[in-house]
Amino acid sequence: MSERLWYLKRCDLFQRLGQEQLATLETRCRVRKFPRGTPVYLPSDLADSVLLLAEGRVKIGSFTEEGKQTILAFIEPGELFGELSLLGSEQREEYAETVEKSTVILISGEVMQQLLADNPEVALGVTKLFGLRRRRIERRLKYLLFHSNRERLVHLLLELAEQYGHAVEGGVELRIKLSHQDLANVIGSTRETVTVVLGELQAEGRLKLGRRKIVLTDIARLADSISVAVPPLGGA
Amino acid sequence: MSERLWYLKRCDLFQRLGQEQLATLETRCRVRKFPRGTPVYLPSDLADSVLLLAEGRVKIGSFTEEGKQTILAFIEPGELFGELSLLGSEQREEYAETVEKSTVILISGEVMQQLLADNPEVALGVTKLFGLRRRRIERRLKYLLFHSNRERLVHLLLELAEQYGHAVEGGVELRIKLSHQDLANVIGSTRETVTVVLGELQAEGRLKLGRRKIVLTDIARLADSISVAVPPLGGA
DNA sequence: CGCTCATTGTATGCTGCCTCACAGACTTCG
DNA sequence: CGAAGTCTGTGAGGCAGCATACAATGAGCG
Repeated sequence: MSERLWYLKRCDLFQRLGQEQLATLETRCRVRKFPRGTPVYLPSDLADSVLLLAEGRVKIGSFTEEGKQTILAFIEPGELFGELSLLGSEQREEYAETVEKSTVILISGEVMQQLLADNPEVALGVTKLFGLRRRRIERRLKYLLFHSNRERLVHLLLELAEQYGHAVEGGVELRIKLSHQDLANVIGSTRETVTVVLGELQAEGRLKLGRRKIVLTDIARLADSISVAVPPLGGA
Repeated sequence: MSERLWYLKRCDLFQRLGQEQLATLETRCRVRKFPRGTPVYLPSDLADSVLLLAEGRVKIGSFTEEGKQTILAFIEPGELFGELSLLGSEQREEYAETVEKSTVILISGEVMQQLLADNPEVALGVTKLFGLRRRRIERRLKYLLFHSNRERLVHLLLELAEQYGHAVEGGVELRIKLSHQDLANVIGSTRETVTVVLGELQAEGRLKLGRRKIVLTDIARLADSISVAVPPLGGA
């Protein structure tokens, strides 16, 4: 049996599948490796498959006509992406690009549909996935609409801390390499503004900056600077 | 058999159910009527049910701490709402409020869960619903992030035209009563700004304003003012 | 190891949009 | 039918954040 199987097992969604089902699934999907910074799919691509990230990290986003980039989400190993193709649209609306060297599993639309039809539990899992992601994005929308750039940035940092924060001496380090431009693309701001605001926050002793690296030294003061409860520390 | 049944039939999601299933469902849900402008549920409410709008119109939204209102969506008859409660959260995150006198069907969480378990097709329908709404909101987010107030407003008007536009002499009338404040709450702007921009658009001959009423007199010029393809005219 | 490119830091106008303040017109409901 | 509340219109003032322009530093790669 192929070693690839562990990729599938790693995905929450497929936990409930039996050994033989997993094996069958495994024979029906392809594995591709991508170097850092390469597109997995583009907005013009045919949306005929669902993807599962085995290793690495992927970002989902889109470009406006004027070339501005919006980052909608980051995908971690074990997560499914490109799943809106299940709705039966022909074309992708966004692009997916590797942020690091990544391994991706391609599951064709038909195979996935079949899987859903045969396994109600998996179908339920997909529904929940959709729901969770929708809630996440609704929250983001609500927050972005009526807050200043500074508030949005701090909010984002706290979110990142939840997901990627690791306690180190002197604070919580964000274990995800993001440039100021990336941060700006998430909150809908500009690179310069992000640089300035981060500088201010550092001057205020709330965090420490490194190259593509941020350490939150005082989460409590960060949080109360936007009047929000301190989030629990996630990560390893 | 109760006349209420037609409410259920009207919902796409329940099309596939058999007569007896519909009848059973009907006995298990409650019907409530709300006058115009009353809350159906609030953010603090227990999220233990799903709702189906039979008649009227409902808006979904939320408030920021400072009292700013965000409108996330409008719900039309036959549409399901409050469906994120299916994810098993305890509390609502948003509020729902009637925009017009409305009739709402309450389906308790357990009943709905049972329904999904028994009818894979319905479950699939819910998945698609989630997916579609998520896509819609992702589009909105992308658009809002990097466009001016004027562009956002025009974009919104065009969207509304797709959904609520009716051809009348002299243009396309939006058959949904929205105040400038409402529009502002959708695009994340202020009432005054919306008033001014609408005034400009009227002066430019792109639309005509009435009290809580807008007629788009020149959709093509509206659309190209934000460089977008003209949407098809929906409605009756 | 040196070259090139990506990333970060800083300054300076400019302006879109928000805030605040007020007035007139229409609605709705007692 | 009159009064109170809602909706629309308009103006002044101020500031956050964008566009633009440049410089320096570290990273990655041949």
